[in-house]
Amino acid sequence: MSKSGYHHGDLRNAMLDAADQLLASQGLQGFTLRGCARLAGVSHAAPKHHFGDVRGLLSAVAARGFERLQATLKQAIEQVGEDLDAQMQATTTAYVQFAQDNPEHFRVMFRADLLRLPDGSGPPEPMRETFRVLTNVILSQRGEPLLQSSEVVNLVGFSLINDILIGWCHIHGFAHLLMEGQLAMVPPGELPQHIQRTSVRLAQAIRSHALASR
Amino acid sequence: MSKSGYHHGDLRNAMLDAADQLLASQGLQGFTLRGCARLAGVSHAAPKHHFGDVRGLLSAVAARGFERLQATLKQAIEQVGEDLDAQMQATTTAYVQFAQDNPEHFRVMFRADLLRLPDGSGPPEPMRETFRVLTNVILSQRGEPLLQSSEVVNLVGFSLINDILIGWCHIHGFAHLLMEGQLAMVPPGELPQHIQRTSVRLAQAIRSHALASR
DNA sequence: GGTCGAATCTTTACGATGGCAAGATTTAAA
DNA sequence: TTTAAATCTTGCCATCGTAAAGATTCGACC
Repeated sequence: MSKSGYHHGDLRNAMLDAADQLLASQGLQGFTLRGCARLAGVSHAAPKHHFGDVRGLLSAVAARGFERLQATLKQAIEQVGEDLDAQMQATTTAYVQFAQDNPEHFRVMFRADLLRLPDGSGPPEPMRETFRVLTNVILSQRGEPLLQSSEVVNLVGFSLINDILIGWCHIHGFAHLLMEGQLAMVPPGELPQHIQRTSVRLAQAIRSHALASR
Repeated sequence: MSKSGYHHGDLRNAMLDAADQLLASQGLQGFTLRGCARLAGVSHAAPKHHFGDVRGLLSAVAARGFERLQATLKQAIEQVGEDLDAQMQATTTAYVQFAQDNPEHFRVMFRADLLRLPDGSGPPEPMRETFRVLTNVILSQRGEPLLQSSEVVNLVGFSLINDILIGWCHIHGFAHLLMEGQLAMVPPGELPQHIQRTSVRLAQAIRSHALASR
């Protein structure tokens, strides 16, 4: 918000907003660095200083997406209380709902080729935090203490990773197949019921696994 | 195969081979209509008559991919015999293995934005056939008669669709998350064990579901 | 308040892409 | 043999991402 008009003042956020808008209206197809710059009202080379290249911009867009997904999940889980089946249902439903509400963001978030992941230091913070939320859903099912920090996700053992895999693969597989139009055989109206049903069955499998491995 | 050199003779297949080669060497990033044409030794506008545009070419590439995936799955399932747990393990393993062996093809196959799906008549045949193979794995688990033709996939009821979803979402979710680098927390060496373990647990969940709904 | 380096933005330019149109060449049916 | 259709080439255009160089403003320091 500078006076002159030469310096934008908050170009970084303006670009991210423009990117959101462009993704929503034109999709990933019509997404362009230059297009975002136009929407933000700056020249096409202006974003370079803030994002480097187009992958830098999309990485920031994805980070924003993970933050929103994370918040959505947290809220959905909080609302349902202690019931374990309901927790799993709420998580899957919220995840799929997020994908349906933000299809293009969802795609960007899981397109490794579009993102420039930080070197060495593992996945960026919003992604780790999202993963922590999902992990805690599984930990709840197993009756184990929850992770408070996303730093320690790697410390879990084989048995828990296996449960996490079962959970996340199911949740994400559902959302991804749906997004890419591969679930045409299920009547759209029945989707919520299927999500609920599969989630409960999965939750039960995870809980009985926890019991069996004690 | 023409004499003059002006007409290529089998440009369609030559383009598909070139596309495979380009995808393998440069990845989806470096994939270009013009690049494929160069590899095939024709001008950049030659493919238009055979594929229309770049999406037409990629659709054909994807169709080829589904045919190979389908063959891989059939072979893996045949080899393990009657054991139901082993069938599910083999299916998941083969699916993931295909994704790892042909990462770029796998990506193309599940990128709706890159493909030009035939209008109205539902998914193309190789995709339907792949889906039939996966469906039959589930039908085997439930002890029901297998589908012989891919035409009738849509006729199954809610309970079966639910089982298919559980199976496919897991299998595909695993492969997709792995491809996009989201499974960094599982040690690569442990991947096969996880696949086996999760597959068996899923198979058991599906079988007990079948029993319960009788 | 004034100076000067750093940050931010613009302009210009380059190579490459996908798609279109018009024309050249070959094939194959009549 | 004639001729329409199929196939391929050439040339063109708008657009894209990126880089380089110059213009403008900001902010720390004197």
